[in-house]
Amino acid sequence: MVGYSRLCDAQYTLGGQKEIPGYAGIAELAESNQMYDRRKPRVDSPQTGPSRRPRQQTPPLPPEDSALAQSAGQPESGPQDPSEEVIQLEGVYIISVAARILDMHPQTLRKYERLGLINPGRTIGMLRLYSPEDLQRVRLIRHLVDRMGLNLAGVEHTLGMVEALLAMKSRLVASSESRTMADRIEQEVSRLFRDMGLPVDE
Amino acid sequence: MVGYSRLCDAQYTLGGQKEIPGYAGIAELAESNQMYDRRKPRVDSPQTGPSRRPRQQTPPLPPEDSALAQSAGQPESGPQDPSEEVIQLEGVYIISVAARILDMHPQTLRKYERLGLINPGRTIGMLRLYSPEDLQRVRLIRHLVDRMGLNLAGVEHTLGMVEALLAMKSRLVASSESRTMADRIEQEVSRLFRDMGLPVDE
DNA sequence: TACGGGTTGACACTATGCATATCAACCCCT
DNA sequence: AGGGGTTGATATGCATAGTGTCAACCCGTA
Repeated sequence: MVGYSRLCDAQYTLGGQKEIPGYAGIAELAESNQMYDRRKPRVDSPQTGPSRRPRQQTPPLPPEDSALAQSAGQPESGPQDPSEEVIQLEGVYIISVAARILDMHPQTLRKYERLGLINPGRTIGMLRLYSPEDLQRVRLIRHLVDRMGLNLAGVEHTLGMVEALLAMKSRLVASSESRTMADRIEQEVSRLFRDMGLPVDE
Repeated sequence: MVGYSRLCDAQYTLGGQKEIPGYAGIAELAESNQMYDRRKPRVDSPQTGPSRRPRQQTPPLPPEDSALAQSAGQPESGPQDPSEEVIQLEGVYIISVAARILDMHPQTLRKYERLGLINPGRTIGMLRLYSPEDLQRVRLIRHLVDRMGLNLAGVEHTLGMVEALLAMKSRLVASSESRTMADRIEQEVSRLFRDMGLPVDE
């Protein structure tokens, strides 16, 4: 936890990460001593004391983390990156931070990746790095799983369908003769996503 | 297996049932003494004896299944009214025959109906009657479940998506100015279905 | 009218999938 | 060197899907 922000700097620029709607900032999340409580109210297993854990659960986020969070506030973290690969990498998180932001278990994120649902970047040391787009994709997956009841195969299928639909829309718009037809196609596809309960915004 | 065909005649015309590809006719199917053997070879559970279960209660718990209960989907394949009965009702099967044709358990078909995935017709005596369209729909469901691994929520979602896509295609085709554009839309949607592994032929 | 085959709805049982929990091994920074 | 954190692998608890079984009912037939 200590020097990961710097670790990431070796490859990425941790610029200002845009506000994530519906979720508190990392600094606030750090206050929660409960690690990974899913929103879905489990049957409340009487297992209450996390004292069992040999590895004492997370010394609540050393200040380095909040430093990382503060870098979020700044629009541009700073020219501390010598090389010019200042693409648009803004806000990249390792898995523990991403899991806290998303309120999910890290193992769940790893499983999603094993199934090919997400594809986060890596540091030189092979640590996963989650971009805001990755987080948004995970939120879409969670929506499909939690609220619509799909299993992961259904999620994969639906994500593929969304992708194929967007590609189709592009082709149709490109080959439409009139402006009104292109607009109509755009709005029809948007309506389709809306009707299917897919919060796809791209 | 005795007089059901005649029973159906009271309301429907059991015309020549068209050949269902990959499946034997009813007459042949009737010879199989093994009732409902799924293709998937079960682990052959050692459960042998018919467990004596005290069956005396219908307590106040009509669970009325999960969130899947809505939209029967299909637009009422057959005209239920006995007025103009001789439409195109060719081949209507009760559940046991339909289950044998599909090589599925009758309870599975009933469950699909409870979840709103299919909507077979009924006789006057409330017996389910499966039309060829119903059977095709069940085959699509089986394809999604067995081969693509979706759960039933995913099946419902996908069927709804297919329906919405077909409706969208109709609207776009209707509002397209040129013939080439209409054809292009048609072929794009067909391609989408094909790419998604959806054997939709309508 | 009584019988018998078949359906219907409800519930129990079993296997599987998903999320989670835990572990040893490894990496990087202090 | 040590510690915090990750990685992959494995084990556990819960929900879901398919199946089996039952009593009650329907309908055609003897």
